[in-house]
This record gives sequence, C-alpha cells and structure tokens, in this order.
Amino acid sequence: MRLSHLFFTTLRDDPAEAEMPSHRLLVRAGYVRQLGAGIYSLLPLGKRVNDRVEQIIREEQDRIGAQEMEMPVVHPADIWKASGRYQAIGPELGRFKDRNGRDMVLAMTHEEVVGLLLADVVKSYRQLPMQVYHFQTKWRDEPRSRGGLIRVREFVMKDAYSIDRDEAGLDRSYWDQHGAYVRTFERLGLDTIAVSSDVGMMGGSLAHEFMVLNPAGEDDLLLCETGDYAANRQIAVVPKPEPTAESALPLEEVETPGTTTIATLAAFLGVGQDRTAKAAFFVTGDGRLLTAIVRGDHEVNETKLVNAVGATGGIRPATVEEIKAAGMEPGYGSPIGARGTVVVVDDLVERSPNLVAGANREGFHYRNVNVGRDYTPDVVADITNVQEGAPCPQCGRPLILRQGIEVGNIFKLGTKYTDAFGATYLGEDGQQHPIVMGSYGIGVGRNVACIVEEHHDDKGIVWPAEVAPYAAHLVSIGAAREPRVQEVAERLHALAAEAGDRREILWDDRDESPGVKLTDAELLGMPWILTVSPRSLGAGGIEVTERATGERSTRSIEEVEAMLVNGFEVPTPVV
RNA sequence: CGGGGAGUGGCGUAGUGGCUAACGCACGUGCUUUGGGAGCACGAGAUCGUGGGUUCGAGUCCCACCUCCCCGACCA
Repeated sequence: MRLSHLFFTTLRDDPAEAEMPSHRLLVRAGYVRQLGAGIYSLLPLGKRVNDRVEQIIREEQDRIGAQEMEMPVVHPADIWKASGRYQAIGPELGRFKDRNGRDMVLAMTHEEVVGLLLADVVKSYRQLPMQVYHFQTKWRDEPRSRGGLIRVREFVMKDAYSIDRDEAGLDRSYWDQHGAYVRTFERLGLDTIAVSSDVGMMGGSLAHEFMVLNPAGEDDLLLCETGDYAANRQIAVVPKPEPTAESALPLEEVETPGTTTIATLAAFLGVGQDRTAKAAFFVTGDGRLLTAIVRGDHEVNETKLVNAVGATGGIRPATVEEIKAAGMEPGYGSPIGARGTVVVVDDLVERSPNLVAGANREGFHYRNVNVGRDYTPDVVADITNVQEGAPCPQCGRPLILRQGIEVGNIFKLGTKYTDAFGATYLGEDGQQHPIVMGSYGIGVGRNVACIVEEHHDDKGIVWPAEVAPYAAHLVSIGAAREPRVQEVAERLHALAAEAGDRREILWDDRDESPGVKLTDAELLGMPWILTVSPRSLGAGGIEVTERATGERSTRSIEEVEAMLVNGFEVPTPVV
C-alpha cells in the first residue's frame, strides 16, 4: 500500500481529549476517528488491525470446533420479552419501533437468538455437543463511555455459545473455551489473568473474566502473588476474622455531635472503626429501600448486595428523603426503630457484639448495639468488599489489589435461555431434556486498544507482528536525486504485494522530508522499518530496523526480498 | 444520573465588552531543500456548539439547550 494514497492522516499534536495512550496513539496515527461518545470509525489501518485480531480469535475458535455463523443486530423485542431481559435491563438496551409500531431492540448480545435457533435446529442428543460463534456489532447505551476504544457503546464482539446435553458437557465446553482464550490472548500479545467473576445480567452459575492489568482499568481485582487466587472484587470472598466474644451490654445512647462519618465518630468516642457499624442506603429497581449494615472499617459491595436481595433491576443510592421516610437519619442512621426498609446485615456484623451504631437522631449514636436484640435483619449475607492485604483463601498470603481491563469473559449459562425458548433435545432415554448453554465473549476493539496499551513507546505504537496491519513500513528517501531508490522501492513494494495479504507492506512514497517519514513510521508502529536511500544503497542495500528493539542493520536487496516473501519472522506456533 | 471541566478554520491553542477574530501545525501554488517533524514567498480555509437575551457594540456578559472529556454508580 502506498502511503500517498492511504485514507488517513497523522497528527503532530496529541488530540486534546485523549488521555489513555492507546486512544491518543490510535487517533494520532490515523487508525480511528471518533464520531460520538463511545462511537468510532475504523480508518483503513484500524480496520486491518481489527481484522487481524478477528482472524486470530477465529482461528482459535475454529480450533476447538466452534462454527462461525452470523446473527442479526436488530431483533424483534418479543424475544427479549420472552427471556425477561426486556423488562430487567434498563436504558442501556437500545429500543425503537419499526414503521408498523412494533417494539424492536438493538442487540447487546445474542443469547435470545441462539435460544430460539436451538429450539428450531436441535432435535436429538446425536447433534450435541456443538459450539457456534459470530462477530457482530453490539449496541450498549452505557451510562458513560471512556478511554477511547476501551469502553464504547457500539462495538464488535466475538460471542460464542456452547450447546450441551448436560452440566458435564457444559463443563468440557467451558474449559475448551478457557483454553482457546488463553491461546488467543497469548497470540494477541496480551498478558491476561483469568479471574472469577460475577455472572451479572447474563445469569448462570460460573464465570471467568480475562483481565489485562492496567491502572486505568475499571475492575478491582484481588490477586495472590502465588497465582492460586484471582477474583474480581465484585465477588471475591475471603474468610473474615472472628470477632472477640463478649456478652451483650445494655444499649446506651450517647451524644456524638458532628460525627457523620465513621472516622470522626470513632475518633470522637475513642474506639476502633471495627467497633462501629455503618449503614448505607439503596433503592432497588422495584422500589425497595435497602439498609445495608457493614462494619465501620469495611465498605459495601454493591454486587454482593444486589445478589443478596435478588435486585433484578439493579440498585441506586437512596435519597435523603427516602431514608428519612423510613424513620432513619442520614449520618446517624441504623435499622433501630426503622420501618419500611429491607435490612441487609453483613455476616461479620451479625457476629460482632456491642457495636456503635446510629441512633436515628441528629448528633446521637448508640453504644452496644447487638443484631437480633436491637434490630432484626431481613437478610444476613457477605456484602463487603475484600480489602487489599486480606488473607488469600488458598494460602493465607496477603492479597494484592490491582486494576484490570476485561478483554474477554466466559459464562456457564445453564438452561436460562433454552428454558425461555423451549429448546430441548430428545435424549437416549427417549425423554426431552433442556439444552445447556454457555456464552463466551471477546470485545475486538477493546483488545486492539489493550494491545496498544501494552505495546507502545514514547515514539508510537509497536505492533506485535501477528496483528500489525502491514508486515513492514518501507521508507524511501532521496528518490528525486537517485532514480535507483525509486526503482528498488517499487520492486520491493510489488514483490510484497504479490506475496499475499499477510506479507503486504506499507510504502511511504510521499514527497516528504526524511524526518517526517521516519517519525511517522515509528508512530504507525509496523514491526519492521525498511529504509531505502542513496546512503543505504551505497552501504550495500537496505537499512532494516526492528521497531521493538531499535536494532538496525544493512541488508542486501536480495536478503530483503527473501524476507518479504518468506516473512521477517516465523510466528511462534502456539501449541 | 450526581460532581468537575471544555466547546473558536482539519488538529492544537490565544483572544474575558470596542477596529477586518490571532498564532503554531496541517493544507494549496512556486522556488530552494532531502537521513530525524526543512526554508522563503504567496494563498485557501471560521455561521466563534445552538437558540434567546443584555448592550450603541457580544467570541467575550446573562439564561436555556446540545455536545464532548474526566471522576463516581454499569460492562466485551
């Protein structure tokens, strides 16, 4: 490809609104352009990287026997009503009406369509197991997109679905996908950690997220240095220390002016924060007021809270008015004397005697509050965040807290969607059985961004060879003075084009100064930079620079021709 | 949706009530230049986010709205 004809432009200045390196570099180097919040166009270079990433994902899906297909982006809303998600999911689900006034949906994912197809296609156990997948655009009207391609509203996802007879089959499919993911991310040049995760809106029984560690990541991960524990904080559970046994003391109201935070309260009373209980207030999608009680030195984990009370529509923080309407005083709140609220108590608080808690009166708290005696919980559950340094449940070493970006996930769905669509198969026993499903997602664009996050330097992008849009970047210098430069460049360019798509090179044939061309070559990030100039020809051929290391050497024209045809390096085969 | 910030040629910015809206980059033409973001000359390119208002006069002040970015609640 001749750069003079490539649909792109580079920017000398960093775009003002790009903060993450991947966003900044992909915009500056002319790979992507933004259309709106969380909506991006892929320019030709970006499209080629995207296609390379897709191809790697495709090869690893095919390797485990998954079959590629394609399902629509626009769905009749009926199928989402049938699964219950039309009602359960909020405004992030794109909805519109067609010309006949029928409710329609922009797909966020494709479990419903798969469930419906299974009911149609699968009749017998003889057809199972199977896996299908597709690359398709998803629309998720996120409350907030961010980080360039890291979190967008419209994106292409590889979503795969496993189709099994039973749990044992699902387990095999699940771990097949796990293996495929490990190989995929390795080939993409991404260091990932598989962490246990929440099943979220998908429903189901077991899930892992593949995470790339990145300080700008949106998920908090708890990791053990030995690698024997890795979990998303949303679901991480570690044993809690047993509170010291004490007999319950009489409830005592104390004046605690101006102590609306646990820190000020504990300091005022001269007790540890672990001897206090704090209340947090939320409202569920179906309008229930939740009063969550955790120890003062802990924080509420909203995912666990949602799961503890089965809040399908999610939760939001309660307003001051809502809290007061239940007879509680923000800043001095507790369930004591409250009414019309679901009291959810952390299991540690339930076991902890004689805590300080709010008196529901401005400026007052109670000492010696005991669960069961002074108020009655509706739900007792683990609803706290695991904190950094908590003991690893496997080996007891202190856990490390890191931020991660989710580049892929795998879910054991079970029969949620096949039940919804009556997808059953006739077993060997002559009976109908529900088909058991799993679902497996990888966000393509997010992976592109994460690759840049991991593979760049202060000059620009440094693509791993397998995903680079072109095999090499040819820079011709001084062609006006020396006709041979142009001849050699023409020949190399044509030779590479004939060698096939994966061998094609980008030739900067523009009439630009050497500085501009070399700087752009580094910004664009092809793994090899070939420089042809009167100087290089005088030295015996072509200067070959490895982008990642900066190592350069002069090779004869014949050597470079051989490289173009045979590849600069053989991609490491992944077993 | 809450909090913070920003909308001025393609990009980055200056301009905080007063003349024809300025600068750098990028872009076009010509000449020079050609191994690390070249030089000179000429040139094209802006409804200053939108609508209303205040004023003799608004990019600048006021109101409303829209959009984008960042921080929080959600997810590939």
